[in-house]
Amino acid sequence: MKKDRTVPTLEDVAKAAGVSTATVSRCLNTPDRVVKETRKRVTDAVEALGYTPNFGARMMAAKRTHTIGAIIPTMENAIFARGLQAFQEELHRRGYTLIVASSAYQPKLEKEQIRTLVARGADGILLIGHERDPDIYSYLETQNVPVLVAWTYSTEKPQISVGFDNRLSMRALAEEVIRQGHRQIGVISGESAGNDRVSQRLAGIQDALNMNGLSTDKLRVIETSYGIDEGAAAFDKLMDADQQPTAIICGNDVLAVGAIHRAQARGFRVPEDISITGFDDIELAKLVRPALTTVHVPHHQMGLKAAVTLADMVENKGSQSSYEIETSLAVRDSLGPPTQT
Amino acid sequence: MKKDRTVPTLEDVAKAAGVSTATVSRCLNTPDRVVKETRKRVTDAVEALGYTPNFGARMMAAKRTHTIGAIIPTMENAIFARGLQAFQEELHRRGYTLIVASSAYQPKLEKEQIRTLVARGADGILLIGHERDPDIYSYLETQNVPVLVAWTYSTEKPQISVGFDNRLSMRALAEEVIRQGHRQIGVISGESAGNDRVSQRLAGIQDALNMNGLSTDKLRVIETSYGIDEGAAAFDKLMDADQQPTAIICGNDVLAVGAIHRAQARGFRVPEDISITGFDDIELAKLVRPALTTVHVPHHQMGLKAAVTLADMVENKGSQSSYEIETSLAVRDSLGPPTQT
DNA sequence: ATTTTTTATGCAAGCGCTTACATTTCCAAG
DNA sequence: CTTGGAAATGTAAGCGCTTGCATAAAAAAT
Repeated sequence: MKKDRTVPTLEDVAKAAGVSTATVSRCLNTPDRVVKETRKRVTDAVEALGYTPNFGARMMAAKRTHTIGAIIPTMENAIFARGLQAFQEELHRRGYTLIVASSAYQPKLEKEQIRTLVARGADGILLIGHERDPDIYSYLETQNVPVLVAWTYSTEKPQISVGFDNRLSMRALAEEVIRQGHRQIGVISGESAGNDRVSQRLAGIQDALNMNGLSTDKLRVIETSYGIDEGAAAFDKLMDADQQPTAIICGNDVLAVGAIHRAQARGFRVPEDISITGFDDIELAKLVRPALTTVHVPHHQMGLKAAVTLADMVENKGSQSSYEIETSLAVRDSLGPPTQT
Repeated sequence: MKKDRTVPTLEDVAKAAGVSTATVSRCLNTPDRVVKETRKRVTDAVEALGYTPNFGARMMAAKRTHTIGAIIPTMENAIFARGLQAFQEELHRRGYTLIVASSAYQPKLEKEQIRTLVARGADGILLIGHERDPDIYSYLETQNVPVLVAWTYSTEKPQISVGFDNRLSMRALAEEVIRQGHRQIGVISGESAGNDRVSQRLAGIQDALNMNGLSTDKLRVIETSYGIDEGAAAFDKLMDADQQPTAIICGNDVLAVGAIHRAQARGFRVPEDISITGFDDIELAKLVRPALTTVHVPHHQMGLKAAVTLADMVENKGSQSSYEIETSLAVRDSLGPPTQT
């Protein structure tokens, strides 16, 4: 049963402090425009009544919310956690509140979430990856809400991005795999539909093949949703095919870990019998046995830079531009040369 | 440069559709109270203008936001991810939006976040653990915002909770450790200050000791913040002390994994030389070698139940009550009998 | 055809806050 | 003392939406 105890308003505070609502408002927002003694009376009243300004009213009157929205595909795995944490910390430092929503990799849900965030008055929005219904971008433009795209980097898209070049990063990894002598390569990828990061990574693998004069025909690609179990299942599919690969490149660490796990369960030695690589370098990568060879992404740095950039965009500080985060190869134990047979 | 293209309002839509604002509003909120033909005109206008209702205005006028806020200690590790995902999914199903904020284990920040969420009109709030400044609870009561406490269960506290009994769960684990023959037991715990879940778990270990007629004196406890590296560091402290333990009970899986990793790096065999246990049963637990013996917490179920309960609380559906989630022991490989010396 | 009932729509009053502008107060200088 | 101007405070007009009530239109009953 909701008690009908009424929530105190600005006016209540004003009355309690014996001043006008304008003064109270000023106390809260521009304290130096109010004489010290009055201020004290007001803050006391605020304290006594347990007053919290009503955000909706404030938003209406002031047109700024100091809120940034972020929509990530999932909270379930660690991929976004670290970067987002840094993002949020930096925003907080700058006086912004972060609202996070997850779209579960569903474009439709994402669209809905974006509208929700805008309606909630997000001053700016962080999105993962470029690829989505163009309507969304035009909508955001209509609404006058700046967008920053992260976890990917491209100067060709109209949106500003802070992230890394998925294609190049993956190409570097793939080249290393090839350099080690692998010719039969399997790929466990995320779903490429509507996900430019995934398709970029795929393209990167093909680039590496092409550059080494290898045909991309023998490349067996399994697309699956992200997850440990999915990685394991994809591993099975790959290994139960006619031509067993000697190396498997995975779209991310989570898939790779799943694959390694399954490989070991089935008695394969990694990397002697089968090499497996990941992407992201989440904490887990160092911890599995064998430690995962993967692409290291400086998530913290990315989150930080994204926060700075987006805040500046919101605050209209000159024109921001895209920023590329450099990845590096984390060469560990899960990749080795193929055993001759 | 922000273009001054103005964002369309309800009134613009009304004008475009040739109806009153009231009708537009009804179209959006109670479509069946508007005749089909009018509705079409309105929805078309909404579409054409790219209209999104202003949340602040709505909140002011309607006093309901269909928003639930959740404050978790951290997004950085997987402990809360799974449960929260389930929580959010169920809420979404019921037409609520979830706003997540993380407090980084800082009570002060948490307090601030709570105020922010309330100001933003959260209809209800999810908090982790009971222990916090009582002011917060009375504030929430003043504001008429229902709170649900999760990740812990207690019928003794005034707040409704959905979670598990940390003390009992940990006791069960500790008993198993003792049963295996361990007498020198080390503990790597989270920081117990202001964190009832941590202190409950600690108490659970002592209970187990007491019940088996063992003194709690020899129990060496290291408190540290959660993290892989922290777990590793704590392991060092424990093992470099005079009396080396034969088993280490960790406050959560993350700490345990860190400890295992360090143990192995230092040449200890787990569990032959040293047993290590965790708590939570995050995905990682199955994947490390040796697989972690830990307490399995059905996070998904907990998130789901929390969502249902909190939504009902918000909607005033009778009086909700606390709900206990049953944990179970996940006995795997990181715990074994001590080797005789 | 008229009256009653039902259904669809419009009118307008707020919701709690910010802020431009008006007013009062204070203090220094004349 | 005045007086002028700066500083502090007050007044009141919205911000965009929902909703109770009034009104109009349509349907049903007489």
